[in-house]
Amino acid sequence: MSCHQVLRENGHRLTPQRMLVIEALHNADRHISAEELYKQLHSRYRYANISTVYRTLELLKQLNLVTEADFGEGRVRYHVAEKGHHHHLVCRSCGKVIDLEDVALRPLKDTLLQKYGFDADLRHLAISGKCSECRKKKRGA
Amino acid sequence: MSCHQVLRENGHRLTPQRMLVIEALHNADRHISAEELYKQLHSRYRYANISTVYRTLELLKQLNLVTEADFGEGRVRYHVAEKGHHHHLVCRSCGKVIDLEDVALRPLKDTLLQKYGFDADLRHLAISGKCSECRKKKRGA
DNA sequence: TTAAATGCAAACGCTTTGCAATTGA
DNA sequence: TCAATTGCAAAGCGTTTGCATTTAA
Repeated sequence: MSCHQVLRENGHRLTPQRMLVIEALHNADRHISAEELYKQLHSRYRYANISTVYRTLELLKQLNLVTEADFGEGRVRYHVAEKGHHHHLVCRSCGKVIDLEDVALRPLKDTLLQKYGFDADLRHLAISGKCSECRKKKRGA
Repeated sequence: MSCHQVLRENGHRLTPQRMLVIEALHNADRHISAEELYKQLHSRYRYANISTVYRTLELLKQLNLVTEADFGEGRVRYHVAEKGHHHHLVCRSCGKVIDLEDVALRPLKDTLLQKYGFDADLRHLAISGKCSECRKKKRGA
């Protein structure tokens, strides 16, 4: 089911601004920030406003059409929910983001449920640390 | 080695404000925010300033005396490094924070190192999800 | 004595909000 | 038509910064 349909079915209007935000979210090849969405929107429609971007994101979040991810940058990034879940390894030295397979977190999720009765939401988890290259550099230096 | 010693050895002054912040950090039974530290400091010394709290925290961070943790609240929380590492399960429904044993994350850390060459920093990791009680409630409702 | 540290106020970056004007259905 | 949505400007929040004053060593 498309974002457009979900909006309509929940009684929300399909405004040009919303359609542009949704399009930008779908075209993004990675998690995208509100500011980046706003820039894209603004380049296509001069009177675009960042408030509208935030309000649209809030709406899409409520409808479970987008999810948030926090990479510890002091801002949140957004991602189309239907694109599936991602896990990331963020290198503290060079900033590189490594995608992590879902299976790598499966054992953890199972452990938490069994031992703590806790249903962990590991969608868009970001783990910080140091990537192999930066570890090599450090050792060399 | 105490925080006071580390400060001295690195050529930093032991001001009353710093000592109060350090004391509050040590007395805190959980991760504490800058605002909370400021309130404690202010109650003991009226002219205390939140800039000083932030500057002290920045310094202690650089000296590896405190570590930061992000619970996704829009602010960062601080913790005395020597008190050891904590992992937390944060319930998205009731806000409860469950402490997680170190061993629960050991397999994940090993996997990330072996498969991705990534040295994950899992100190103060916060995993959001739903606790057992809230899961029960949801099922009942 | 003097560089380091503080207090204050102002600015910062990201996000939210009040309100009048606009617009999709 | 008219409630939902927007644009704008202003405010909110946590955090940082410039600068004159104070202070630990």
